[in-house]
Amino acid sequence: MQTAVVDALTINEAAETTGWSARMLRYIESVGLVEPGRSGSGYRLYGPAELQRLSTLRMLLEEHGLDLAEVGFALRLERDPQLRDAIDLWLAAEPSRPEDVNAADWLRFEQEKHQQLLLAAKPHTTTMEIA
Amino acid sequence: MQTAVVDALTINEAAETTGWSARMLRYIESVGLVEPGRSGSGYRLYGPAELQRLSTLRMLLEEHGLDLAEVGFALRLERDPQLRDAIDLWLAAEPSRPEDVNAADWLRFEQEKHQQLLLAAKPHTTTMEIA
DNA sequence: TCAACCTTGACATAGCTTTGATAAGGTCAG
DNA sequence: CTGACCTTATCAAAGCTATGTCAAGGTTGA
Repeated sequence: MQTAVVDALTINEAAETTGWSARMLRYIESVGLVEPGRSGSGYRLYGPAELQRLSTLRMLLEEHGLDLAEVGFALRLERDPQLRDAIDLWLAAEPSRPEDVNAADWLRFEQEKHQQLLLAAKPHTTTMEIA
Repeated sequence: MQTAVVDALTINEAAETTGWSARMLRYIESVGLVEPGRSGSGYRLYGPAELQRLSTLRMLLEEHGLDLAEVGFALRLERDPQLRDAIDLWLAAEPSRPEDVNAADWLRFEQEKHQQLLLAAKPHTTTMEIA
């Protein structure tokens, strides 16, 4: 255990400088975005990097109309490639926008990804007008 | 306007075969995931592709503990590259996991992306123990 | 030592999401 | 033409998000 002189703000100071409330800083940490270091006694320490992140986070949310849960989900996506691949695979098969789907990509995905459901539907023939 | 014999299920039939409720099929459509075609009179028509998608969607959610809003958000991310880039940029600067950040990538991002905030904090020097 | 911080945990509220149910009114098939 | 099905719109309840606030108890520094 060492002792050092660091340039860091405690939670209320960080709250003041970033515009978030102390409550929200703890919440943001609980969501996994911006996790400050801790002092030996457990005090949260916000350094320049964290303050920067908190400010840009605020702008990110405002500029794109996002909420913390969404950014948190993006983080989860980034940290769980399997999850990301599963979702990308599903989205890649988008049937309503055929122009967007590149058959070759889809096939490659399909191959390296195994996913294959046997469709157990009992289709039923109907005569209808198609616009 | 043409007339054709198509192999498609109406909403309640689709609900039965996919396990979703009719209500949810409409909801899923409203969220932009799985948008079925329509008959001339406005009835939703679920073809094999849509049924497949609905089934895999169900599995996707169950296997990864996701909810529709999250997949909907992933869809939004895919369709709005600017949004995706903005979030990726923010996430890329993750200060708490320095090993994950490749300085070169970050710099490249920074260059092609402009984002640059001047940090207006009034840091304050504190002496504390660092574990 | 004591005021002014910090920590975690809990309770509370406003608002949005997810789902079901229900109503008023077209469409289809026998 | 009539029952069964579809459509949209709306009300409602359960659940989660985002915040605030308060309580009980440790830390810091003059």
